Amino acid sequence: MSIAGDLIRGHTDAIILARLMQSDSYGYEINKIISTLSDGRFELKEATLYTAFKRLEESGCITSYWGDSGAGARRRYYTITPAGRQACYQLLAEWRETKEIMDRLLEERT
Amino acid sequence: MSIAGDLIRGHTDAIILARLMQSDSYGYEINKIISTLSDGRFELKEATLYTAFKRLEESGCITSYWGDSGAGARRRYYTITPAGRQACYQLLAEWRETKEIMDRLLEERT
DNA sequence: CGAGATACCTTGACAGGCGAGGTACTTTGT
DNA sequence: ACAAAGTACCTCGCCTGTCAAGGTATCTCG
Repeated sequence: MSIAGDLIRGHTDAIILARLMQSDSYGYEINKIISTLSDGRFELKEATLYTAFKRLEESGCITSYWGDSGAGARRRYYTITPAGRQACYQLLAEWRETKEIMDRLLEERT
Repeated sequence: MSIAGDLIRGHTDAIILARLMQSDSYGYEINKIISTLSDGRFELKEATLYTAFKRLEESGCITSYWGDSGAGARRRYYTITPAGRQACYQLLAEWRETKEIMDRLLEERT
């Protein structure tokens, strides 16, 4: 992985919620999508992913249900809740602010 | 602070090094600059700052010397080393990549 | 003299990421 | 028939960076 974990820390929830905003999905697939979207430069580790799901479910941002497996093992699907959507908008706004601030801190002359 | 610490996690070294690229400086001042540049929306906590200095000094990215205090207590100044400059370029590149990937992960439709 | 600013530092708790390990089922190749 | 690889889930325990809390010392101003 070219992007180290700490660089993403605090943003994993946002990434997951952003994916679930598109449609219900399950762990394995979300991981694949993340990997694809980042051209393989970044991937959530499974342990990270599943602890994040747990965290998000406990905080009421997502709910889950066992779904049909087309091929392979059974899948646990996740759905984003209204609270999760709210949180996602919030995290997205924070990300934009973080970007702006970081750019200033890293590139601005004093 | 509107931007939580974990959102910046992994970038503190980059922020500090970027400041030292401009000129030698000391902890208190760097903190002030960061606060100013971010319009008070983000500040490194002192404990975080000083552990970062320690880390950076141990890894050879910066060196320090006791300087004159114009007013107030004595100051420990930090200088960026060639290795530190190298690291800074590297971290800057990583930041740009992180930004790009994050944007895709958060905003792209699947 | 006391308050507040300047300036540094350490300790211990906490949380998130992740390496390593485990389970179980299906498909594919030989 | 059997092994290997892919799909899919989950947990335990370590590591690392952040930070609240606490401490030290100096200088300035009222």
